[in-house]
Amino acid sequence: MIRERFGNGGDMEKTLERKPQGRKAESRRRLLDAARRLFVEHGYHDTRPQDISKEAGVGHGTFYLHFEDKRACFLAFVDEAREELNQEVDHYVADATSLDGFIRGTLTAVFAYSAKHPGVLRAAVADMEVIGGGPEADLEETIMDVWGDGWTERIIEVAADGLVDSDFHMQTVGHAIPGLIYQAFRNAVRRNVPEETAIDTLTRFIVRALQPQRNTD
Amino acid sequence: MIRERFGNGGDMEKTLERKPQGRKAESRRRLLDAARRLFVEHGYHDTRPQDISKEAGVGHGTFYLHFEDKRACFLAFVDEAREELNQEVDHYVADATSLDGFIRGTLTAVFAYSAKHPGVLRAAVADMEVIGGGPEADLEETIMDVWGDGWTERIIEVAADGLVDSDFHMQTVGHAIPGLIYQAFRNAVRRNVPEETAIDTLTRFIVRALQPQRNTD
Amino acid sequence: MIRERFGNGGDMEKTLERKPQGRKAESRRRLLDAARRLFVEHGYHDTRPQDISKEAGVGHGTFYLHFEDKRACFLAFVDEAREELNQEVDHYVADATSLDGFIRGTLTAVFAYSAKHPGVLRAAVADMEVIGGGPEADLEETIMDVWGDGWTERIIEVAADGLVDSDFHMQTVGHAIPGLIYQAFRNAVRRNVPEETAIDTLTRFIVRALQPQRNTD
Amino acid sequence: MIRERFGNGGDMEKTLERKPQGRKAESRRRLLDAARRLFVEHGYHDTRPQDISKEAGVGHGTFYLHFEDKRACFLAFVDEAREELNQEVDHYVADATSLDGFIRGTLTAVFAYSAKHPGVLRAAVADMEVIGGGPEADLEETIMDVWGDGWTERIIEVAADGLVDSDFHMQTVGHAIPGLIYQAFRNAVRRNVPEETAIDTLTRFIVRALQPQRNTD
DNA sequence: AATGAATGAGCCTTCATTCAT
DNA sequence: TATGAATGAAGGCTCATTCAT
Repeated sequence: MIRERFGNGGDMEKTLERKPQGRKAESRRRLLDAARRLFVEHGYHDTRPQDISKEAGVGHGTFYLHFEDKRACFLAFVDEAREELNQEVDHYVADATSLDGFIRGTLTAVFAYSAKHPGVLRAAVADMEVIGGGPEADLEETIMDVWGDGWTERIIEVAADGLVDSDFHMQTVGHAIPGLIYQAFRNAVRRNVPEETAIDTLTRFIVRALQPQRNTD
Repeated sequence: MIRERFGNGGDMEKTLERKPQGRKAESRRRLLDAARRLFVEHGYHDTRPQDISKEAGVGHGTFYLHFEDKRACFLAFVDEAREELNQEVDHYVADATSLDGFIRGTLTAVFAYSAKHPGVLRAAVADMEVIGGGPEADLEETIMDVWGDGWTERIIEVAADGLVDSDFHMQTVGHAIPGLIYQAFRNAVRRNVPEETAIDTLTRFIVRALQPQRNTD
Repeated sequence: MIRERFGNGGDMEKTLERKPQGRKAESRRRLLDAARRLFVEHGYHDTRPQDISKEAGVGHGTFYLHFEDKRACFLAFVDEAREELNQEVDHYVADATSLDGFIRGTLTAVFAYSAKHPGVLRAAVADMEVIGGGPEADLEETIMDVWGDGWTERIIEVAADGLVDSDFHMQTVGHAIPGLIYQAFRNAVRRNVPEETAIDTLTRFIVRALQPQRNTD
Repeated sequence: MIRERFGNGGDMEKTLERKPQGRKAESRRRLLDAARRLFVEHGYHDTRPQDISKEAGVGHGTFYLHFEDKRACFLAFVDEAREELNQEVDHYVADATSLDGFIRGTLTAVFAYSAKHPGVLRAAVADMEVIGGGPEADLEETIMDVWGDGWTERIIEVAADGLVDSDFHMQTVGHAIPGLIYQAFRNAVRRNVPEETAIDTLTRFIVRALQPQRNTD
């Protein structure tokens, strides 16, 4: 029953509209990979389309054949990272049967993803805040916002089964959880906290926080 | 016993070196106020020293009389915001006598500060991640990191009194808490969650998460 | 006797080298038509070969199968327009038997052509001045220059018959006339001057200007 | 009575809003002079702001301190040229007492101006047609249009005195005249027609064209 | 201390043209 | 013959910083 993804949200259509193949698709892949490397290493503002093209081994102009502008390229990078992480979470949470299992699975997924793609999460979250909104500025939700909404849904479902204290304002809790995960996780990476230690502590922290009080409170 | 500040940070010296007065101090004040307004409204990268000077009503060149560069100005803004928030927290936490009271006080302070200075926290946290590190890049800790360390100390103190589950990896918990506060708070502001609702939920959430398990677990 | 074309000039050979037919000719036609539409609507500098190809419904590369470069395409457009206008003039002037009739016919032709192909004349004349000359820059005469030379010849012929004041410097008059026609015509189009009004006034204006003075002068 | 300027029209205010002096004014002058040289020599599209700055002996950025963009700089060049020519015409027409004198004066002024500033008129007229209209595109009248309107006013005044055939559509005539002057003048410059010859012919041409028919026609 | 004109490296983007398929 | 992905020189413009006054 509890086997939904960590965050996400229906933006997939945009990314996957069509998966072209052949030479053009190849170029796009190289650009996107290069973009990821550079956005992660230098951040949005210190990465030029020119650098991405060079790193991708294509001409400067090719960049604009695949992305309307730098911003669109970054957004594509973010979408892709989000989708990958969603898959990771889906995988690790697949056979979770308890709240505890679900949370532990999610945390494990975040760590696993981050081990495979170091820095990607941070780059996506941090720069998203800062790529000066285009025309449709307000429409754009941060990754953290999307995750927050995802967790809110999950929490509400689980609360219906009596596994979460029903006195909570669910939306607040739903957004608090990705916040705590992200920040604790960032610290763990920076300070080399062993993965298991962090996951154990956080799982217990969240589970206890959510559990309905057993006795009078 | 529990009455320390939320976050802190020893950077005050830089800002407060001496509090000069007179014309020079006046100019600096105006610049700093203007900088705050603009950094909050447009973000670091979309605010030019020229804009700040103009908004402050001083000549373009005056900016560099008071700040070594744009980065230094932003850092001064962040330091000031942090210090103000610390004072707010100190104030609201002054007569807390319980863990619950301390947490509630902290949360109340964050909301109160944010009501007085809308957007300041977000600007300080978000852009801090993104102002391409100077030579000493790594030395610079994010506000969130500073707060995380502050909470870690606090948690450890409190744990010594038996109020916090001693099985936790304290540093992880210490960093998780500002993360959850920040994110839940951002959501509350964006979605107009009533302050009291958010504070209540978060206080209970955190308190329960920290409490040592009473029975066997 | 007076039934020569308005302007013209021997560039036709280039355009009409051979009139190939079949697939290749078809592509060229579509490109030329598209080019005309776009040059007229957006001007030379704001029309890209890519736009022309797209509008023509052929591949980007096909453009260079038919034109050496963008400049050559524009020149082909201009040649074609000139030739069309020449035909129009020939038609309207065919049975003119007097100076008055010839002038009136020419003016009628210009208006008729412009009604059929709005903006074409303007685009051809205006941009011609501005398509940065290739190697043979100076050799290229503006449409206006060609017309001026054409009129000069005509005027000289007519003067031989005593219909034009022989004291004029014919070349000056020959170039003045297309200048006045073009400009008055542009105004008529922009300000919706009725065709007949404009033609009447201009015919009288030119005829009187040319007529030898009857009395002592 | 007939001593008005050739073309013109009230745009002066924009140009002359304030005549600042000092270093800034000096820079603007140098830029404007350089711009004129380059626009005349290479045309609008083949002149880069960078080139203008270099020719003016100032930094690249200085250009944008004085002109919003390249287009604005060109417009300033055009305004200035127009104003200069107006003054030239005013000067040469100052003591004209007849229609003949007025026309001759105007023509002399155009030749004199062009001798002093070769190519300026052509650059201003030709490129004006081609600097892809900004937002207010349609509002912008070509120099030729402005002159045409000026002549129209003049012609109407003179017609009131019975010096011009009242059957003409004055606006058409008003626009025809600058057209004929410009084109004949261009030819004269290109083909080295002696100034006096051209002026004589054109004066007679225009005067006769305008004169009311004395006898039945 | 204050000013604001000046600077120029650097940024994002375009587009005429080429070339492998 | 036709295609359209690829190219990279070049363009217009910005902006953090300096410096003469």
